[in-house]
Amino acid sequence: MVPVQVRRMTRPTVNDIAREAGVSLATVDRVLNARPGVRPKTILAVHQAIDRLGYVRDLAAANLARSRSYRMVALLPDTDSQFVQTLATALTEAAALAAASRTELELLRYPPEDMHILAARLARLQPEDTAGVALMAPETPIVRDAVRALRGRGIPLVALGSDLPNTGRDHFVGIDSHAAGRTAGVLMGRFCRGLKGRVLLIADSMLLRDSIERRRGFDEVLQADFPDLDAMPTLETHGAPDVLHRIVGDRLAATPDVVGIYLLGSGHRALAALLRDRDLLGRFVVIGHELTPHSRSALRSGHLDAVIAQNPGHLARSALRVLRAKADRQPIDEGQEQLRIEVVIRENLPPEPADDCHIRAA
Amino acid sequence: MVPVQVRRMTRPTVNDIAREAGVSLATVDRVLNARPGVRPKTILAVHQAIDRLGYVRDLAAANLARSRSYRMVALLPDTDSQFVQTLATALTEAAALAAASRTELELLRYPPEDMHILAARLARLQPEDTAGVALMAPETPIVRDAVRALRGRGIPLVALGSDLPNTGRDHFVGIDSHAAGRTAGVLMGRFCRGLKGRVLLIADSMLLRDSIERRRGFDEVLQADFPDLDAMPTLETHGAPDVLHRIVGDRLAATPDVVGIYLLGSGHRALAALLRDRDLLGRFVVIGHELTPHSRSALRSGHLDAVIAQNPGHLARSALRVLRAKADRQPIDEGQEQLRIEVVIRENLPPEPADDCHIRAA
DNA sequence: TCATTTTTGAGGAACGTACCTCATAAATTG
DNA sequence: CAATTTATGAGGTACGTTCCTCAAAAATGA
Repeated sequence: MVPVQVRRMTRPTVNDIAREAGVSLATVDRVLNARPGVRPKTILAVHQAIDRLGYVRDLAAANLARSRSYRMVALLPDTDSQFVQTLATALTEAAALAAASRTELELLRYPPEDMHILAARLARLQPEDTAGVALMAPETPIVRDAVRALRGRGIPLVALGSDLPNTGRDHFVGIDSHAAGRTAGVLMGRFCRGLKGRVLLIADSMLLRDSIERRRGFDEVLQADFPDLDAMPTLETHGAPDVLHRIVGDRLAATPDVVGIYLLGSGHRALAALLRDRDLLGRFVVIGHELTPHSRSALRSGHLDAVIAQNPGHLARSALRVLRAKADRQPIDEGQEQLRIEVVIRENLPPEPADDCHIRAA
Repeated sequence: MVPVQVRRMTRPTVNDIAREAGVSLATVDRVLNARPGVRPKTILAVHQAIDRLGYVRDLAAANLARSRSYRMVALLPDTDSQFVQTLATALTEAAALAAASRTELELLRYPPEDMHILAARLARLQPEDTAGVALMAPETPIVRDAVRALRGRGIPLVALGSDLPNTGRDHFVGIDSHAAGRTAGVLMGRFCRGLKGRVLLIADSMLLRDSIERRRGFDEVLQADFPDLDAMPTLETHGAPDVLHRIVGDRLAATPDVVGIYLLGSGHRALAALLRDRDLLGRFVVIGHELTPHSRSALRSGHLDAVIAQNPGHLARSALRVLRAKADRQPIDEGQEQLRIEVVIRENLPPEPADDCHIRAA
């Protein structure tokens, strides 16, 4: 029986540091909170005492004393995409839990058709009343400028779900689209083992960075490892179920040798409806993105073979944690914030999140 | 622009509840902490005030006032299994983070060959100095009794990685082995599309519940959906690389129609070595469990096709969170504690965790 | 050396909750 | 109705930190 880690009876406090370093409590405080007016020599002495004692600041007490309440803002597009809806729910749930640690979240939706409205909303946010912003938006020039201005004002911002690499955002909470596309490519290739034919790709819009990167990753893998499969040009549905039904239906009718379908964006329900109408269920290997009620039911019934997903609960919690850390100017735990590219098939489908999750003061 | 959630200027405190309910602070305190000596009628009035104000107890302040420090104990088998090592590291890292919120972890290893030593260690733990226990152990009668006694003393216990369903453990932190086995089965079946032959199964020991359940799930799927594949009897290696090398080597030599290998437990390195020695790399579909340095490198080099994994970081953090919640008698967030059955292929292999993760007082 | 600036010390109030004591008010019992 | 039990109130201290003020000491410049 090997004790790997031993325990101190009582944790050292700021007073212990003061005594150990031979300085006053006030000086320790100045050092701990990086306040000015301390000689480098003294700073060093305090840090050495901290190291010697193994002091860890009690965050609970610190935040209590600060009596700081963190008001975060989340901005999501106001689309009826199931994924965005799920994410909104996850954010609300994460916020309910974070409420116990003085973190509040205002969840806002912006009309996706006009980025000026989003930009105007971002422009109104001030550091005094906003501790951080989580934003899900495509990286248009207008958005880019608005985000840059926001960060110029000192407000931390994390990109949610879709990255904004050229805005100087503090962090990206989400998965690498290119790797996600590669993953989809490998699954498509392997599930189609022994088959030869074409693969249909369906996206909302090929103007979205995510779709472009997924497609690129998918193509790379197919070309390199699965020469029997041929990826067709992407069909764009613009989020409209009827458009999907029509153009994908036409394409399927015109292309007899389709063996697989890769749904890059939303449209699980419309695709399932189309395949059902044409009596084509189970004829293709179908791979899609994101776990939603529709993709879940398609997985369960076997009409969808795999889903590449990011966990909305993790997204939401990670976004809040990162914003909180940024607000506290604390380092973030990279390992914990690393979102996984989840591969979901029928057999590892996580149980439907229960809605009867009541959280109240004990 | 729709504000989905609005914000109160200042959060209500216990004093606000007292005023709102028309009682004293002392009474509110009695109700909040379930102390005796309050009439049901008064309790109700306080609860109504709480609901009306939307009060959420400030956990930071509460724990500070309690000046409670949570001493958790984690018990892992002292094997040189890579997964256990990774988990130990993850636990230590999670503990470093949790230290900021008054949670300490003592990580102990017990000799896996004699459960009596583990049982004796558990018997020594007292509620006064132990806020909770995370235990990774097979469910033998000795362990079962020791865990029951521990819980009888009022110490919360979570099963880590491998469940202890008949001990009354408070929670299981890990993935469903049966579903994991089914997932492996589906991947094996689909990756072997068009092939006909036998699948070799390798386990450490078929006395371990996890291996039994994985095998059962795997068999179910193969029988139901992939009749061309035939799962052979499990080979047991007892964790010894040389045993694996010998018996798997013999079996492969004696069985020409093997198309797939399912590694139920540890042994990634030994299997890779064997296949390399016999020049058999890439000849079979190989599926295994857990992400370790060896399985990572096998995935990268293409000798391993997929890994079914549970995230050790999540395991560790979840265990600490659950124990903390149990110690506080707080409800746990099922959604957050739901471990995913991860499917890892080369393309969605998460980046190697960096070792230079320094956490210190800011 | 003296004047000036910089650095340090001592002390206290506050954050929101827990938990203690003692006194008093209210309800219950005989 | 008095005697007793039970419920409630008032007030305090403590937790570990932040952040403030004011005074004193030390270092720096001329």
